[in-house]
Amino acid sequence: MSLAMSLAILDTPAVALRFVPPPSAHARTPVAPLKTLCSACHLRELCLPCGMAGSDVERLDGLMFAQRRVKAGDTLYREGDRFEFIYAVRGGTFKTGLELADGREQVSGFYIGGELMGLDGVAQGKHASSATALEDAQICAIPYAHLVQLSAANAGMQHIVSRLMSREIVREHSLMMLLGSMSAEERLAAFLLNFSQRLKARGYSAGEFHLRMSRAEIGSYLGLKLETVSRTFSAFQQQRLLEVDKRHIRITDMGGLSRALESRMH
Amino acid sequence: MSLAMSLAILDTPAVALRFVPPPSAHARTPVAPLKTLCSACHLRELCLPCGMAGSDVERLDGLMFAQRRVKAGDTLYREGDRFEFIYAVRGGTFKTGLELADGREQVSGFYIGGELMGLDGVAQGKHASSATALEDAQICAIPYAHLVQLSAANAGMQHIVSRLMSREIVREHSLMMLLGSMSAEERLAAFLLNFSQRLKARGYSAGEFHLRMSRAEIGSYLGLKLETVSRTFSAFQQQRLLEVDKRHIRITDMGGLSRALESRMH
DNA sequence: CGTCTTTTTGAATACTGTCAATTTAAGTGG
DNA sequence: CCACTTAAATTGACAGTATTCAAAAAGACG
Repeated sequence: MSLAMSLAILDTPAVALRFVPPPSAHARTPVAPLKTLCSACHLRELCLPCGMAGSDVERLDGLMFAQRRVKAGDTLYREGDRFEFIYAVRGGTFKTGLELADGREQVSGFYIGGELMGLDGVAQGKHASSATALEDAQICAIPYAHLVQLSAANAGMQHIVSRLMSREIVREHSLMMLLGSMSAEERLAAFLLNFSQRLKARGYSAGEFHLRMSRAEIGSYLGLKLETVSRTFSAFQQQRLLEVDKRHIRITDMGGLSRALESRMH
Repeated sequence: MSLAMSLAILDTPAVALRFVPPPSAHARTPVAPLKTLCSACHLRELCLPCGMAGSDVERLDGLMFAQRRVKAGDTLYREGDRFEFIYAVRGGTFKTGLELADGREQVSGFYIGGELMGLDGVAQGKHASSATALEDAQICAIPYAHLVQLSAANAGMQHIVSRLMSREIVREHSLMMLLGSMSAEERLAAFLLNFSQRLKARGYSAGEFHLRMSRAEIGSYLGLKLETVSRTFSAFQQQRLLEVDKRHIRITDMGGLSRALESRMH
């Protein structure tokens, strides 16, 4: 595995919004309990990524993003649903994917606070995948039509949206390579390092975290069976790279884990 | 393999522009030998996909897309190059991908006439992959900045660009699934059926065609070794699904090939 | 005509998947 | 609170598939 490639994987978290502490109660307007002014939201500046200007944020207020709570196991949108919103995760964890006709599910991504879901719906006007909460979560629903309107009046805003989409392309690209040419150990290492980076970028610990998804879900995402995921966790533990207790992970040798990615230059 | 999924793969050619016979010589303006008026180009209506209005086409003329010939083996753009253009393939075949640090290459897509390349560059302002011609080819270079400008003034145009990008997301999505959960036979069947569909959509024969890429390139794309690709071709031939003569393919049992995709419901 | 590349095929190996059993944790209801 | 049920995770044994290594055949090209 080349360094360039591992960087591509590590530097390509799901579409990022930067970190996002949950909004405090006083940020809410009493009149519209499910809406929040973006300029009063803690996401401010951090929301819609990388250099959204103040004036843009003020424009966003006009949209009055609807906030919503989603309970663990609930589905935010389903494959085939009309595409109206993109969703910014404020807190909690989601998985996206689709149900295959034979009942199995194919997981296509995991999303944590500060990341954007739903951009795949732009193509067909309906969602190409479903999004399910892996724990109680909160989201902002951003009406895509408004975003389009906003973009028409503001080239900077359009750039932001375009970049978000292009980033999702790049993200899938990375995953593709991962699935195309990596061993089970490399896949799991890439997954853990990517997850670790994303948590770190949002102010959480990079070295110790709790996975909200099952072995089967990780396996589906990585193109492995759940038994293989479990075995690989055990193998990493024996190599003293991790301490694993069910879904609680402590990375004890970050460098070693990275090398597990590079080790495939044989 | 579910029907829904196979359809997703089949219905998701690389970003599509519909078919496009090569422009006749008289379409060229004598003053600018490397530029063509879009409204005079055979790509007209068919260019930028699915419902581009006449007025949009007229606007496009303002861009005066530069045409260019690319010789077999030449690289149109490289990973890391500044992102300025997206490229519409007018004729010929391209592969996209990147060179891994250890020298191996990772192929991420194949593009034929009427398809768009380069959208992955929007994210970072530089290309995330390289594009190489697999045979002599012609392309239109579309300045992305102009497209953005145009989009600002025209919501319809913006939609078109957004849809193109979202489609690329969906395309990668399909490939991802393919790499994540399919056997060698299923992968090659999916590849051939997808290719066949794309050729058909552009007016070529769906049942008989010439592959412009090597076994190694197909393998890289599908996450298989070249030997496995070769063996799988042979297997399909023995199953009387194909007639294979090196790169010349004749599909003798389209239904059977499709069933090879669905056969994984075990 | 000879060299180089691509493709095909064979044999042995390695890895992941499959099947099955066990352990652990988390609920559920008496 | 405990027995019972259910779901998740771990581990072992074995099978199946793709990879690796190697060699030969077939074109492509100068």
